[in-house]
Amino acid sequence: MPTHYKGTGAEIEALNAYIKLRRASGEIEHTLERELQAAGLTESQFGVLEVLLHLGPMSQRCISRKLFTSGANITTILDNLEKRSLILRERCPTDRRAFTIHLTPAGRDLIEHAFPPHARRITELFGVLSAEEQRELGRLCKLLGRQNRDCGTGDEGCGL
Amino acid sequence: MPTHYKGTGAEIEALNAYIKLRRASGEIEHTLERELQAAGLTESQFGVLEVLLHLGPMSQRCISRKLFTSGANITTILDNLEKRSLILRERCPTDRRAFTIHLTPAGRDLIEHAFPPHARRITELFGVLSAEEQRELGRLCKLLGRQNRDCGTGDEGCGL
DNA sequence: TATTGTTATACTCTATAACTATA
DNA sequence: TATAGTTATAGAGTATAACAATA
Repeated sequence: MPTHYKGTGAEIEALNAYIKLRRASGEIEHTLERELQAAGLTESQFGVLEVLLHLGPMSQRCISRKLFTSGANITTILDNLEKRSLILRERCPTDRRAFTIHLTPAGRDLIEHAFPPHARRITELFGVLSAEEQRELGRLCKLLGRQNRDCGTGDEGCGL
Repeated sequence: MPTHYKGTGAEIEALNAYIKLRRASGEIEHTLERELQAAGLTESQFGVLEVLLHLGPMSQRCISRKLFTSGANITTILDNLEKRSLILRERCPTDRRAFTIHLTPAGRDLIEHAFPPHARRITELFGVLSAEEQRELGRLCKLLGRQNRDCGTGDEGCGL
């Protein structure tokens, strides 16, 4: 559905692209989130476990940078995961302000079983695009991201 | 940052495209959300007001279809908007189960002032892509959306 | 002084299901 | 019976700011 807004030509073009980007992203997210419910995980929780699985134990500060969210919010998410014994906090010996966050065996088991079907599902959904189209989509999205906004170290992002 | 997951070639390609799509969408959303705070609106609230502005008064059921969310959740969002006298519920004369949701003058004033800078900001952000690239991005995103999932009437989506 | 992480507060949104009133 | 919308419940996430402990 094209925009109903009457703006300049450039605005119409940009709004149409924006709507389609948001909708595609939202629909895929929604589909995947529904499927993660089977593992009893929200997307944020999945993100934390996945980072720990693929990048190894790390501090909360580091996780919050990877997931682009605040320290206070990571505390909440980690609290929820810790209640279920999926992660544990270990005092960092070299910096006693920090914790190193680890997967527990149960947490590792959960994410190791949850990740592969998730990856296969993404592959299936993106299968409507050719490999070439997927690369082009990635290139265009990359151009859109992080432009002239509060940039980090460049090392952010999930462990995928 | 490319994926750290070791899967098939097709999986790597799809995951990389997926990460970039999600990140671009998330960053743009986050940027716009921060800017909407100036108007005291969340994105959901903006979405409702924007639909009402561009498509006119409609039932809650209709709004929920446009915004891809449940009736119960729209009740919550409308409650919050109604508290601030930005919308009003009017009993539908022909179907007494339904309400027609209207913008109040204050709501119309708010969204009429909030929308143009929002549209300009989107145009600015998408300005890193040429018009041709924006169209291609839109085409690829459209292919990704709504594939073999619970489809609606085809009339869904925001009023943009 | 700056940083890591927690706590407190308050709100928005989501999902689900049971419910009322109307069609 | 089905639909429009509300209410109830419960939980997750967010933002922000103040705070403690450590660097």
